[in-house]
Amino acid sequence: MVKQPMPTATERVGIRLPRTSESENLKKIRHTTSHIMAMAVQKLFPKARVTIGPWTENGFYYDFDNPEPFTEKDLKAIKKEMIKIINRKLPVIREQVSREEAKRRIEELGETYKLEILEEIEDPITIYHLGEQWWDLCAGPHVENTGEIDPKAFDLESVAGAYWRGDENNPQLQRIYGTAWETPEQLAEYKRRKEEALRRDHRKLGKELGLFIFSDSVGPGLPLWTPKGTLVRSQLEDFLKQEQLKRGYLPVVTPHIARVDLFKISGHWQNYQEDMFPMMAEDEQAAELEQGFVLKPMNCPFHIQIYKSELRSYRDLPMRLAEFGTVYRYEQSGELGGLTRVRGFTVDDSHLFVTPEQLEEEFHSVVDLILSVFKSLQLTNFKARLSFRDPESDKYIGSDEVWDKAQNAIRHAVQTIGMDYFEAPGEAAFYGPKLDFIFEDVLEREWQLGTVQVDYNLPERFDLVYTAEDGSRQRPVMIHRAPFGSLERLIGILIEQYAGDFPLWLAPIQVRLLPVSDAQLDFVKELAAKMRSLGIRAEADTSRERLGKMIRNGEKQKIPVMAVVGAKELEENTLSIRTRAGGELGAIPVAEVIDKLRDAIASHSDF
RNA sequence: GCUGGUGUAGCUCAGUGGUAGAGCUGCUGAUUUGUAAUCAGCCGGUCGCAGGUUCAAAUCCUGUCACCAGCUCCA
Repeated sequence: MVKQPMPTATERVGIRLPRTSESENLKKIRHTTSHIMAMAVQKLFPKARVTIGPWTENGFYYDFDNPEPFTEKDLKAIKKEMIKIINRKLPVIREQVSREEAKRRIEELGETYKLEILEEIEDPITIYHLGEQWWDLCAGPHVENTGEIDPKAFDLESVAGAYWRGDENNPQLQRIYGTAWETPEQLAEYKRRKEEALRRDHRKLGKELGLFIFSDSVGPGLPLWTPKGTLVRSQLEDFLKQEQLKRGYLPVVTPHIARVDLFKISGHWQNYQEDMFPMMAEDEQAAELEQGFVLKPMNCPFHIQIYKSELRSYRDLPMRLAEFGTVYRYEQSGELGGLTRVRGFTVDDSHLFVTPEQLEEEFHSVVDLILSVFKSLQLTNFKARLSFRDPESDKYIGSDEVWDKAQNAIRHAVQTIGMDYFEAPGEAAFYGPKLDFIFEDVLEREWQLGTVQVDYNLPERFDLVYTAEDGSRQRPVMIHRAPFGSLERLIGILIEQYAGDFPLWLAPIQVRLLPVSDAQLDFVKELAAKMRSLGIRAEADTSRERLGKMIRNGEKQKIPVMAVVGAKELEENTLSIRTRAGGELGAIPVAEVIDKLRDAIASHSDF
């Protein structure tokens, strides 16, 4: 009998859960529920001032200014009060008012935040009443009666601080997150999915599969890679290195620290210092003169030094210097998390020095490489973002003219390629605009992986030149690019994407050999050694447990292929194969198994 | 960094003021096993850390560190 493998999270189908933006009905429900919550909060906490309370894709939130922060205990009381409001079946009445009238009424309530909002919104100005005692400035839409909200289909989820208008210089408000659905069944399904997401969280799977650890003694945001995790890492590195060699990249290696001066020239010291670990100085004098060393937050200045070490001709360009460079960034403590946000990470970095004429073609070939790498990793759920500078901000180096040139070059290139993208002002690096590839984790948080950046500024600051055909000295353009972005973040995303089921070529252990009894123990040990010598990551299960237990352990470790050896297989020189993807495949001759494994690994396909 | 929450054995967790527990893992022994857990014994914890309250603290208070969710910030 062939057993079916367990369906993965994405395959299992439950009730369809629409996102808010797809459903007018959910928009109304969530909008109204957030208002019911605001009304309840102001009943229980009369000093609370209201601000904004929009829907999110899975629910809603409302921000309040309250003298005391809310705790999770308060949520219970608030929820209870909300149910009362629902049961009172209050009519939700829309009223259109003049700007002056709205202002008068808001001032009467002392809702200073609402006053600020009023100044920004456009006519017509509408107010929504919940019954006769409570109203809020709001554009709607809403359900017609609070009784339409199912008291068993909503829940309050968490409280958090959130800055007014998203600016950390503003006062911090108290945000309450909630979710609301059409039916209790939808709510239950939503909660079930959240739990399931937790099961494929890379932090949980990373621990269970023994891929990486954190140690309090080493420090926060500094992952330690175990042997299994390191195997995955090296596969990814080797894969990309091969791809890059094919495309004319030149490998380099640079140190982890450098003089502060280097980063003064690049502008990091002036523009990026708060993201850098503090300088280390040999003595007090060095400290005073700012002549110490710093851990590198980026690799570009180092690669630039290599470029500058010789006179370069136009014949040398494009010059593509590539390194898996480990960088250190002092992220704020509250921003760290798992592998997706760490303080030390390895960038699959490369800096391409090109002539202005080569820029477009080189940009295309970089995007081409990135897309082909994503395809190999079965990563399809990404968005392309053009990260431009915020013209209002002064955190960038270089002239307006140079920025326009770089941003237009990226936009033009992306349009020529014909890929979908969106533009995001304010997301650029301090030295240049970027094309970023954005992915989601299991909790629907967005993370940037791959990136391509066009840079006219650093060549200027470091006075980079090449000799042109006519003998004149010309300025090259730099492309910074990293298809993975960082290995840490990539692996975090991959673990969740695969739910821990790495494809065969990436799996830390590809095959485990299981002896049915001690009589096969020596054989499996020898065969595992032989497989390893042929480039297959194989190991023998020497636990001397029963077969059922060995299978269970192998399944829990998500090993792609298990090969059972009993008296019969030993006799016939076969292996009984069981794969995670296909279940039991029956007895296959040893030589055939080895050939198929090697083929599958080489071609990045399943066994 | 800010707001809220959580820290008990390697892992998952129970224990709310009165002698620190369970299962798994690990080790030892028995069993020689045929596709998701064989049985028994043993080892293992200054209850994150530091102060304080108390006759007595895992439990209450203060500080601190780490982790989790969110905000801000970023690969």
